[in-house]
Amino acid sequence: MPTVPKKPSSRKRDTYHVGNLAPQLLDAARRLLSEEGPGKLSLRAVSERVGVSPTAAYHHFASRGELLAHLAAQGFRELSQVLSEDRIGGGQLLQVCLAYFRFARGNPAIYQLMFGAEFVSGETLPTLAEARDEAFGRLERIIAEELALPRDASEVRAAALASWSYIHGLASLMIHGVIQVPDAVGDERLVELTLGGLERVFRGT
Amino acid sequence: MPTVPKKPSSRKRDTYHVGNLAPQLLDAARRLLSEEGPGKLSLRAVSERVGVSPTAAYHHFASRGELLAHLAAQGFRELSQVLSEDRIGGGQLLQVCLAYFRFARGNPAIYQLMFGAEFVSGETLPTLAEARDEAFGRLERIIAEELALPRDASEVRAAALASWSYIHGLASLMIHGVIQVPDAVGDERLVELTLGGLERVFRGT
DNA sequence: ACCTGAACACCGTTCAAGT
DNA sequence: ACCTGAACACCGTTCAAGT
Repeated sequence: MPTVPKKPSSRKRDTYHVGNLAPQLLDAARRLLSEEGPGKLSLRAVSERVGVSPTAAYHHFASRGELLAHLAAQGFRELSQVLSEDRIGGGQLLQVCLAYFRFARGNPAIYQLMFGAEFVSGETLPTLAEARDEAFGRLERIIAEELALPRDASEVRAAALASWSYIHGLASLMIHGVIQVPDAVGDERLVELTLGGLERVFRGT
Repeated sequence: MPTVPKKPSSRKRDTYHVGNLAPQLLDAARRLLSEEGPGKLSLRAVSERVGVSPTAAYHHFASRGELLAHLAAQGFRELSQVLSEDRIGGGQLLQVCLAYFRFARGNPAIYQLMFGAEFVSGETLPTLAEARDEAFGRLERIIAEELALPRDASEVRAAALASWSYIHGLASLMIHGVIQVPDAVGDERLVELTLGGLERVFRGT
């Protein structure tokens, strides 16, 4: 009898998928990202997880990069939330840096995506740029309060950019394993230590 | 007459390659990296550039990742040099930050590789860890002088880590296109502005 | 010892075809 | 309008075979 060629991979698709695909793809991608980390985040893997053909995504996103950009935008929106909730208690800068740092360490995979090399080439998706600017805006607002200056002062922008650089740098160095800090130190202590270090450098000059 | 199957791709290899392959691969990879950026840096592309089979590299490197790690180590060695040459003139911190920043902006592709997600999983190649520590050591030495403290003081380590975070963060945000600064501003002015911003934040508290 | 070629299991993306 | 399947041009990596 004639041999039926074996299905080459994955189990069969028993239904023709209907509607609502875009959010399902984003959800699956998000889960895949936190479970397996970036690098495993292929369009094909995401599609398989949803139970849809490898090419279905192209009816909702222009490319893999665009799907990833939407995911990154989602990340920036979450970061914005974190940066507004945590504006309680004295020592604003320490509090906001700590909240930022905890978000990054708690969501390393999406944080890498948000600030990674994925979108360096080509123009940025508007929704991503928007979410990004919103998050940076929160930081600026807090810095403006701290300095008791209007939010559009150039000193505020410079100080916010510098603060962002510091806390992003710290998060990035940790996430990428460039620096290693004993577990015993803890997030709060690390942020305190490094902020203290910066202060000392500037007092010394 | 029987049709000879066309060579599927690339021009033929007319010679059997002899010796000295490892450094040639690293050189080709380095050039490919600065010309095309990371992402185009495949083992196959590197091999083709050298004129060798796609699998030849495996006799010299355990994997693509290991070749990349050697490249990153090379980057850290160059960074170390930059950080020692430029220890002239007053205002040490500004000078060293500027030198660092210029290296990053001048070599964005290799900088991304050095601090990117490529080596997050698995253990780090010893030669890479070494080169990395050497570069951080230079920074620590300069900070120690600045603070007039012994190099192994915990305050020095904290301050060096914080400074590194700041300048790496700034470079990273720029290279990845997260922030945009008008060309007119220039590297020196940007570093001055942000350092000034940090100083103001700490004076205010 | 060092390099090649075929093969495997993956990718992103296109395009004509099915529902 | 939305989804599928086959196909194309890529990947990293293995392994037996050639020099």
